[in-house]
Amino acid sequence: MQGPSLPKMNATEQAYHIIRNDILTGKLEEGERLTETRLSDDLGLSRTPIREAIGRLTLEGFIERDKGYTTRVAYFPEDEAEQIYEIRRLVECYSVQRAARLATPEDIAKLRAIHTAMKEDTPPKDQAAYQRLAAANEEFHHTIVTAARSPRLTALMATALDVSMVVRTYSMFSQKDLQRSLNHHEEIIQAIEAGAAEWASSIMSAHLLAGAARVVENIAKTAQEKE
Amino acid sequence: MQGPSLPKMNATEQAYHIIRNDILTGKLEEGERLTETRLSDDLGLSRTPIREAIGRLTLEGFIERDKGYTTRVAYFPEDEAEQIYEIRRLVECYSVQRAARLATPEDIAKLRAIHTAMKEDTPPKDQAAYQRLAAANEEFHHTIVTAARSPRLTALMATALDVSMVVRTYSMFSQKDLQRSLNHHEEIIQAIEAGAAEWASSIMSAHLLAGAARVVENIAKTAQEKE
DNA sequence: AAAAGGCATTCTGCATGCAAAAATTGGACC
DNA sequence: GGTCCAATTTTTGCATGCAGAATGCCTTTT
Repeated sequence: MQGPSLPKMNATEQAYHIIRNDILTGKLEEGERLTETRLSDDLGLSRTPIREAIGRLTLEGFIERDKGYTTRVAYFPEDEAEQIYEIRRLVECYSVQRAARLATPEDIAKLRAIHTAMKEDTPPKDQAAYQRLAAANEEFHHTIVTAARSPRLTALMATALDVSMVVRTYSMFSQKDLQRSLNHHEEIIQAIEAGAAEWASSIMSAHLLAGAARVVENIAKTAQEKE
Repeated sequence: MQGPSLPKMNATEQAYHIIRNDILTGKLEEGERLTETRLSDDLGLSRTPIREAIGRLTLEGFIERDKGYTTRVAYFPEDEAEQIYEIRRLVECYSVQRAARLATPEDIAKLRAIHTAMKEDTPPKDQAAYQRLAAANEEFHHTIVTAARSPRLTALMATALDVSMVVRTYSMFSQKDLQRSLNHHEEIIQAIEAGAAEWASSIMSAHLLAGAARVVENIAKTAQEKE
């Protein structure tokens, strides 16, 4: 499931993505102890990039360190996804308000371009189209945060709120969901273009609440099937 | 100005704090190029801890990386402090709402303890008392975020929103400001204890807006004096 | 059987070496 | 004077070595 056409990645980034992915898919279990040695053996890399990846994942809250040499996969609360969506709603609604005031024509053009590409992939014909949609969606949201012109905000989203994997793991959005999502995006762009901060914020809020509801539902369904 | 009684810090943490401090005090100027070699010479450490410190500061937005080997001190927007306070308000108001619902008796006891200690240092007799107050204030806010029982939230605050240095650089709070701040803290604790989420959120909002106003004023004054 | 203590093993933090990539310099050419 | 290109130097990314700290095992004791 490691994407087929990764762009060139250096060892540290590889380590970061692989470990993160393994945590989110459960291949590395919650609370499991991690050692640099084992990981570097498993991934065929030296300890240095592993160290750096672990450092980053620790900052992001995926990995926890005890007092001594003990490093464990973090324990995630059951309502992890809801928590993240709530925080995203907080941050992204604020972002889109700023974006409505501060977005440049280039920002808006970029949003339009992403949106157009997403429309062309809907409904998704195959798995690849699905992947593209997910990536484009991430970029759409990221573009809005960037358009808010607050470096702190950007760092925030990049660091602690990237739910892509969580969502990707659980999500099977129906065609109806996708269409609604696209409509939201369309309306968000219009609101930004109009400089209507509150409008933009409201529709973003709805967008994320809808997304959260879908994800929570999917998680529940998945859990049920396991029994 | 490097605190006199640092607890034992490993090399990486030392590097992190020194570099960060040097950026925030302007000893390392905005846009200045940084190389691991020079920093490791300057700090008398090897490249490894420097590397790790730089990595973290990059994630936090204090340092920026261009395409190649070029690493620079980030350019900070003029309204940096306001931006941070706005984001803090977003995050901490949400945190304190959760805290009002989820705080344990231990959390509340800790808040009370910090609060008591702060009262005993007010008004601050000397520079050391001032430092203690600043540290205690940070801990107060951090405790609230922790009490929100959302690891993501905690990571967020730790990573991107630590304004202590910015504030410390510019702040000369008057006795009246300090007293008001303490009153806010007191009321926040009461609201949390009462489980009153909205109350807690409102007073926290006022608390941070007041703080922001003071800081902005101080920055303006400082800028004026420079002319 | 449980607890305590000492010993061997493992792990991390830091330093350093090396090759490849990037930046800089200097010179040729326009 | 400005621009392009190649040689040189610098810098990073990664691998590895080493000492000290932490962990876990195994024996001893109660």
